[in-house]
Amino acid sequence: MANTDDKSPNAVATTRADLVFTDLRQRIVEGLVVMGSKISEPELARHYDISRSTLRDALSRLEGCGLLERKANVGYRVVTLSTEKLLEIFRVRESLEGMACNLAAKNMTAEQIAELKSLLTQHEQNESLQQGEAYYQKEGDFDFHFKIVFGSGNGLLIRLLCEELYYLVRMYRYQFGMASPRAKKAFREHHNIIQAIEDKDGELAEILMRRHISASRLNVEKRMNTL
Amino acid sequence: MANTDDKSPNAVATTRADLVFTDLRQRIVEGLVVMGSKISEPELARHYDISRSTLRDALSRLEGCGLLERKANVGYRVVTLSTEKLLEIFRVRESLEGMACNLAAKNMTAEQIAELKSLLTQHEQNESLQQGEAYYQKEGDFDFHFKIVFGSGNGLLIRLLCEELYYLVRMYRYQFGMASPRAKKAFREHHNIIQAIEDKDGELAEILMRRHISASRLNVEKRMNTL
DNA sequence: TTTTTAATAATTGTCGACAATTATGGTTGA
DNA sequence: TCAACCATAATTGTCGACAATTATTAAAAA
Repeated sequence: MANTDDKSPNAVATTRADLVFTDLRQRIVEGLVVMGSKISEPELARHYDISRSTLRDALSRLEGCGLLERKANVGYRVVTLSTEKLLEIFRVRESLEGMACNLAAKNMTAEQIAELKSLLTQHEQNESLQQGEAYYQKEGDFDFHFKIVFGSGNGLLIRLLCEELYYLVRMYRYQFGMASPRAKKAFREHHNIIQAIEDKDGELAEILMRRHISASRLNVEKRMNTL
Repeated sequence: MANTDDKSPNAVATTRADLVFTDLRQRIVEGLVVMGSKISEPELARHYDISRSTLRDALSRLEGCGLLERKANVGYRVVTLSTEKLLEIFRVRESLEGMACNLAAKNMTAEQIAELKSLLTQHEQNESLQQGEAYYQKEGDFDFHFKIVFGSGNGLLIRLLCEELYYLVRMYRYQFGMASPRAKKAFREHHNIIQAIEDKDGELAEILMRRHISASRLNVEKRMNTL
């Protein structure tokens, strides 16, 4: 029997609030709802043809994802991204995903590792086929990190990264471009990380992942300083 | 003018939902609302003499703190603590607070460091005065970690630790005892961490903090194995 | 007795309306 | 012209009621 009420990204929405939550989340991530803009509850409720109560249920959950901010008696507002906040996210990811890698090396099953490998080769093929199209690389990179976090087996870590930071990171990728000149390097780094996990060398896997994310952070910092 | 709508622990509640949120949070942390128990919305609404809408606003925020869990069409339930989950929290804290220490060594002002020091001596006095009373030591330990996280200056880190894990940790301390045979060791460790921060040695501060938290984790793991 | 099924009760999801607060725009005064 | 103030409009907070779903209980079948 399929689990219909889990919190995974492809969970089936059973309630109206769920549907709106999922749809609005995507629209915010993609920038269709402009960042920093105020949420008009009456207007949004009309747009989705639901009551304000139902909408507010969805909004409160979006606040939990870090996509909305709320001020008492004023209302919700879409979060405003900034380079500073992006660097904060990188720092946290460096720390948490490093640990995730360490745990993944200890806890991932052979099947999970095989999945991870096939994911990587699959993306390598996609990338070589259409080099300009950055989309696959982006999402592919994301899936890679996602699977490792899951492989850690630490439920809290999974929640923090995949339900709280996940969507913020995607929001940055959609709206801040992220032209990724590191594409080929990133592939090599991913490959080495998998190797360390397969060798059950948690310490090395952690170091490699931290460097991998740190490189992205330094990339952003460099670009920031040249502007 | 005082900021009345920040999310800090002693923020003033301006709305009914705020009041209920704050009160219920404390009651869950202290175990007055039994862990694992189901939340009856009609009953709780009557208890606080508010409508279900207002209560649900508070409940959704408590879910964000990790104190409640929700299942569609079934309702809210108080989170069930376990030794496994406690170990997960330790692992995450080890990672995040380690980083917080590293950043704190770079970013904390002289005043902040002075505050931290006075906090420690203050707790040393309390502890020597009343050795049996573990309460001060517990809360003192907590304040210490809290201040360092704030000193990191990383807003995301502050949110994750102080608004999402903060209350879960306190819940464990209230309900799992935590007799703390490490009291005196912990003081020395705190002292050394402050010294490293004062010396602006972020790398050492991180290592010391990781060891400090790791020792607590190992303590729990040891106790778990003897049962 | 045990299991299945059906009717009932209770709970959550959703709705629309009113009250309290905040934002807006115009008026008055300097 | 600009600032402060007030009246108005709009928005959020809160409420109670109904609909949809789940849990409970009783009856029926095996």
